[in-house]
Amino acid sequence: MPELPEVETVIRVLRGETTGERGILGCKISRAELLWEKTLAMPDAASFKARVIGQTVDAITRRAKFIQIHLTTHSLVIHLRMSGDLRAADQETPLLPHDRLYLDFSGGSRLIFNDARKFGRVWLTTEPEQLFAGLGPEPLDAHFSAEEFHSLLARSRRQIKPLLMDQSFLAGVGNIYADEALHQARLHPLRNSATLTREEASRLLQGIRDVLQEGIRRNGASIDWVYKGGDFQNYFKVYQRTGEACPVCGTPIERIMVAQRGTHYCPTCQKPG
DNA sequence: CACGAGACCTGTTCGC
DNA sequence: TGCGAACAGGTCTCGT
Repeated sequence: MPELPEVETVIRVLRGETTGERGILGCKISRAELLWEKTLAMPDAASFKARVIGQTVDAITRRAKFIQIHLTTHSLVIHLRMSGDLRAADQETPLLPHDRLYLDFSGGSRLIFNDARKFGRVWLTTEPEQLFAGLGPEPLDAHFSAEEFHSLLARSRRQIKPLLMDQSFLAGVGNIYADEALHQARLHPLRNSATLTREEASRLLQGIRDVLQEGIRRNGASIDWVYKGGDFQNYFKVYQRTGEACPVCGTPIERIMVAQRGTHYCPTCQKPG
């Protein structure tokens, strides 16, 4: 499911910033249950329960596609990978298929991690920075400049699309937003990153920021049966629009495989080389 | 270093 | 209708 905008939407809901939901800030953990062992990356289940119970949720933040729930002494770090989701419910509500882990709070609410494909992982740690150590810059960070982006692009000679999705190069961009950003910037997904001019690099950073911000504004994208709530999927210009007319020039959108990921682009707007 | 393939998993959709 | 193949928002590891 989730790239930066979807993860950002999840944390805003958990903070109670969206309509209706109360959020889990200030809640104290009274119980923890692990339903699928491999979900917990560290520590082991027994230590996890012993340490997490009694702690209070102080803050919820995002770094790249990681969710960090700041507790009294530890951080609960969650990566949703392909199909993970986090939701709050009350303890009376029956669990759903694919629920993998939950935490109960003394007020009667419950935080649940659901993940059909079992790729998602949860860590309980006092050193979350270790998990974030290799991550590249946040694209929405105002201090991250087009000049810096250009020089980073020039330092590599990789195909631009897989480079954008490389979390050590840039944090938070995945398959959907890479395709959408490249289309907005009118750049072919296979362009060698080192060949981008200053002006192209600047256009690309602007494209990335625009599509991420629109994604956040629309509460993320909801495709298939996984994850609901967002509606950015209704505004995709190329992603999963193979054969449909490019909204800019009318040329049918094409689909190719790049680094084993489906890649959608307009052959007229996004010329190679 | 850059790239491709395979692994990790389950569910849906598409073609015959 | 049934059944297998292809495909899915991510990341890691290994081989060339």
